[in-house]
Amino acid sequence: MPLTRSDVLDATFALVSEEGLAAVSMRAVASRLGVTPMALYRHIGDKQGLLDGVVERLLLEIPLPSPELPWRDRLHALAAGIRALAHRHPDVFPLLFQRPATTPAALGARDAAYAALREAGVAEGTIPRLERALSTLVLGFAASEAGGRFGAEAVADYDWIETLVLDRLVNT
Amino acid sequence: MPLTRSDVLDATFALVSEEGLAAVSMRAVASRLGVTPMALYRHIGDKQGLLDGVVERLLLEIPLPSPELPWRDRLHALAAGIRALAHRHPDVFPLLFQRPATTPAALGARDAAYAALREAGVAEGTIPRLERALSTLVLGFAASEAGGRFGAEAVADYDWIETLVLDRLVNT
DNA sequence: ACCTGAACACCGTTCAAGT
DNA sequence: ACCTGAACACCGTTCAAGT
Repeated sequence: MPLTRSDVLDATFALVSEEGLAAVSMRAVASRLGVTPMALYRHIGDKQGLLDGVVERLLLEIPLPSPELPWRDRLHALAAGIRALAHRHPDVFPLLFQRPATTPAALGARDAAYAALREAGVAEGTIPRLERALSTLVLGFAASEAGGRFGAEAVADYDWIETLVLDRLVNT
Repeated sequence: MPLTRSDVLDATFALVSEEGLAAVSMRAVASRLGVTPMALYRHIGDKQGLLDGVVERLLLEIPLPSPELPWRDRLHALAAGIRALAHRHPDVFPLLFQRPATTPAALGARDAAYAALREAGVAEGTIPRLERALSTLVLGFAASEAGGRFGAEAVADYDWIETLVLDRLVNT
């Protein structure tokens, strides 16, 4: 049976997990699939297309919180899911800063945040701006934690600032 | 006269500015200096050492605010300087997430932030944690803005969240 | 439609050798 | 001490060809 885009991404993700982002090459992925490098181009475009596929898979790993939870717990759970993702894939995570946040795979987490903010009583016109601010906040912390910008014993205080922002949300 | 580490970094920085981070290779830098690739190793170690040097130069570009300004203006100026840096060097900026924040070159900005927080009345034992939280916040926003994670017409609301955090700082 | 083979223009790094 | 030259084991991508 012919190769599929999904096969290629499976192989890429396995390679990333085992040997890191630096080990991802068209040739290495192809060899894992028992195929010529050129066979990949039909399915994922070029190497940038391959990386886009990896980001897509990454975003789908973020667990969406149960809608029954209070809005504040849902936002906290989303943030925790993103930070856990960064710790599982520290070397791939920075890719999220260079790719648009509007890809189909990113919509799940974004819409969950929208719904929580709506329920928190945030004005409809403010929700998108606020979601952008919050997601940027979480991404920045997750990347710093996972990239080891600070030593293990000197982590940045994410919870402190999350509480601060969410408290302010309640009082407005 | 012999090549120096500084010469190598000058050439690398020029290359980054003209052709982007992807164009930086040992061979390209060497050719710019009219020298064999292997001549670089004595001065900057390996390629990672070259990138560390680039980060070092980047950090030195952050303007330190005048100590006469009120603490709040100093923090705002530092943040603005970092965001401007990200816009000047969007493709190099993400390197800051993967390198330790404690290199000598990073100390200037860090100490300026410490001094401002001290003047704001933050307890001495809380200053390092708070500085880590704030710098992570700024870095995350700067990277998102510069990387184009959002469209140009839909920027994340940095000023909103900065005001929020600094206001809270005053009331504690 | 889907894949291969050969080729082009690149990489980082080692190692021995030159001055 | 400082640099060169040749070599090794890699890259991404194009292009023509095979089935």
